Amino acid sequence: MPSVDEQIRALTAGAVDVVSEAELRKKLERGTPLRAKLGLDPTKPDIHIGHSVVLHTLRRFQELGHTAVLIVGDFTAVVGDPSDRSSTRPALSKEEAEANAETYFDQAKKILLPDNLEIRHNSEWLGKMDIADVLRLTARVTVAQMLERDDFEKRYKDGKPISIMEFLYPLLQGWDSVMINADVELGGTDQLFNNLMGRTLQEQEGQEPQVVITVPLLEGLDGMQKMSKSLDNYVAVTEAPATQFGKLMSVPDTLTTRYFALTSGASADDVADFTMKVERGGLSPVEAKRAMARRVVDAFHGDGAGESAEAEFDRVFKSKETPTDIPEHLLDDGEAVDGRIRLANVLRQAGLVKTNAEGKRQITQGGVKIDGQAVSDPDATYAPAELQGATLQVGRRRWVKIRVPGE
RNA sequence: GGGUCGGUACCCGAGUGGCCAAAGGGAGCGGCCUGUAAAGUCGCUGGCACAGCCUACGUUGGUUCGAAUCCAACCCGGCCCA
Repeated sequence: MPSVDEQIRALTAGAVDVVSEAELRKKLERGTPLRAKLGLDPTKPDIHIGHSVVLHTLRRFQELGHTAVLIVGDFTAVVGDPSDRSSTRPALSKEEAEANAETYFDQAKKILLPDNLEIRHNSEWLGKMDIADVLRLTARVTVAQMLERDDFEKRYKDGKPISIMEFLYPLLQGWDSVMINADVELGGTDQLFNNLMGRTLQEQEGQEPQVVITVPLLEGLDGMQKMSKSLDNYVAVTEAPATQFGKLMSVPDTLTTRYFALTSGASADDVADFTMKVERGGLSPVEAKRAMARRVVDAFHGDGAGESAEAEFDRVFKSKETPTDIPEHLLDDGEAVDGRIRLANVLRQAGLVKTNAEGKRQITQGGVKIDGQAVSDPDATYAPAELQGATLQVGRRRWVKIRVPGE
């Protein structure tokens, strides 16, 4: 096992907060494997490269012989989260939460090692608590303490609702730490407050408090808001290399080094080296971004994947050729009238646009091409046979190849 | 429990009886430009069997020729008082 200093360097690389390094050192000096906790929310099954930031850190723990403990928040997911009250979506069923957690693991394993991995569900202990247990927990923290959390404070000031249940979440998360005896808890910077709560509770339970390490939240493709599925500004870890490459190239220049540092899994030295090259002008902004994109794609699809993705990217966007792998759509000619079907309807059934009206809009605005030829008539109709094998394109990056039944 | 203000499209927010599928901004989408960057610029943004029709301004019911707008009850939220 590497020296304590080396371990600390590896484990805290890229971290925003470490509470505290001295405690981490003490724990490491004992020489026994640490238990590093990461909570995950099974309400959304997709992992994007923003999550990979924390997963890479967790992997470093594993590589050093420590144990990664993934906590599935199945109990809390099933109960539901009132902060999301606008959506009438009911709380997940136990089965849904479990299914989501499964796909989550499959994706997380692209980054994590299969060994030194422990998976726990918090329903295991939270499901057994009775009201008295919960009340005892709530007595330990004051409202003023809760309002220290940034988003609570802000919502309170803004006159926005905060449910009591939301006050309970940090407590329950902290209780998870007690139950699994966490030595370290990882999370994004938005989890700092919750994770610190674990320390408080552990101390009260006579445990040594966990070290809290937070990592930066990755900005999404828009460069402004954090990467998230609901904002549709993410790169999923399971996406095709070419798709990932393209999305990565659309990131604002200012984020190139940040993406490199946070999502490629590169070592601290590599990051420093890359950053220096970019800042000294040794790499042009485009070249830097290409290098970053190759590296990130490699991280998720294996060495070499980045290069072929780049080649495909150049073919499609420099040479304006059609991508090699485009989805097929089997035309449903049931919508045809008098043997002709409207292009807008075809776009909709192929999933290129959400509604027929949007399809028409796209056509009007010159965003729709058939085999590279722009269509201008929003009411254009085609006989199904004419579309056999045709490549439909909407905007710059959506394609579909049409197959006609019986052709 | 009482008082008071409020609930409008993805978000913020204007609109207080017809000219409202509903200003403006944000966000998103498309065209041009370009490096699928930024900046810029032009346009679009409820749906459909599309000169028409349907659905939508918290919910339900009412007044009216006509309601996002008026009335009633209910649901939800903020603030103040208890």
